[in-house]
Amino acid sequence: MEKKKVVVGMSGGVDSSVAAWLLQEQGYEVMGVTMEIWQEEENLVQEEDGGCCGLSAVEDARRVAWKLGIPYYVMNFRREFKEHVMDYFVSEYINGRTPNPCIACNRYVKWESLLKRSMAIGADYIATGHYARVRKLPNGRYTLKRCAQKDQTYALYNLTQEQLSRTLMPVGEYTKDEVRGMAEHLGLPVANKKDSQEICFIPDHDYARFIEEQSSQMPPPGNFVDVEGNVLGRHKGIIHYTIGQRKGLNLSMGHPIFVKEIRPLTNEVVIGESKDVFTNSLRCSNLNWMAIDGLHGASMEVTAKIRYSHEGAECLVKDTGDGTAECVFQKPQRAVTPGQAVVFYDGDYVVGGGTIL
RNA sequence: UGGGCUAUCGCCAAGCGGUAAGGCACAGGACUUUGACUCCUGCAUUUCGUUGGUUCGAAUCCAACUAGCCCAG
Repeated sequence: MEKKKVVVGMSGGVDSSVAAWLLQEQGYEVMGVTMEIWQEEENLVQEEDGGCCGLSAVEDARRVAWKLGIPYYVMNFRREFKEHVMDYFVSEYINGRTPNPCIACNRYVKWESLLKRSMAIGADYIATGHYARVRKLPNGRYTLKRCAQKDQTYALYNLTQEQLSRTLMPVGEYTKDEVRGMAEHLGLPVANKKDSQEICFIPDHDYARFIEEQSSQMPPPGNFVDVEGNVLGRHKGIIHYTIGQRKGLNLSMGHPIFVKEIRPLTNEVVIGESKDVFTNSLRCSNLNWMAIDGLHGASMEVTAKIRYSHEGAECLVKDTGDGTAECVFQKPQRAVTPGQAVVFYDGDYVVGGGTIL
């Protein structure tokens, strides 16, 4: 029987490098691919700690591929990345929401685009170094199973059934320590690379400046107002703020204050105290279902995560019938933020998720 | 321009003769494949509106000046 072919998206990091090796061990015919997504050609030299999408990606990935003896290619996904990640990122901020670029990148670039091109060159699957486990349930649907540590299912909730059916995530079966250990044991040159973090296409972390460079129409400065509507001061423009934010407000009220709400229509940023930032329900749209094919008018008890690092909270998801869903939490949650994703879990399995309205 | 009160870090504010608390803000770091949150560290050593004086020693007492506020006008 012929070997199944798999394209591994190699970022040059530890996880995807070990993923490639694991697949090799499991008997797949492995090809390594690094996606060029945002780097400027002329800057494509090197930069330490560039992370999952950093500039040192190609060099490191190529070395690992050489070490493993697998074919290696670089594919250009700049256009797709600009359209689905960077432009989306900018547009969301300008509209007063807080996007999660990693989720968009996963769905549209790492999966949609990479999968299509991988199929075109004869691959059966694509694989990555994410900490998540693909599972096929008795009902025939594919879903993701959480990992005990460094779980990354939140950022992957938006993958389609088609994408999942052709996805392998071998490192999800191991812990980060085990993976790093394997990398060291194999002598992979990237065994000690730092984990990636922060927005890959904004290495200096100044995302506000990035948005200003990308867009011609910036939301202008406006008023900070309190819950009663009293003006507390001037803000620098709504792109500079997100729900729950404390730092950078430059308002001294004598006690900590936080952004409670952003009002794009009136260009106001509402300020409240810590307690004002908690809410017990949310609505979400753009739903993507995994373990089930939809709520069909019903509701379901789930654990929901409202941000990547959220521990998860018990809630009831209700189908509102108009393509959106409502989530009612047992306990109020801090800083529910429009634009962020809410991901539903049933135990360790991803049920689905959506974008917070 | 009569009487009273107050002037301490960007904001608020302790201090009441013995050699400048704290909170907020801010900066840096940690955490983090998003934004945040959180945590850690730093942040008025010729300085307490100015100028003199009393004292071994004053931000703390006294005087004048300056500024702001309040009450009479």
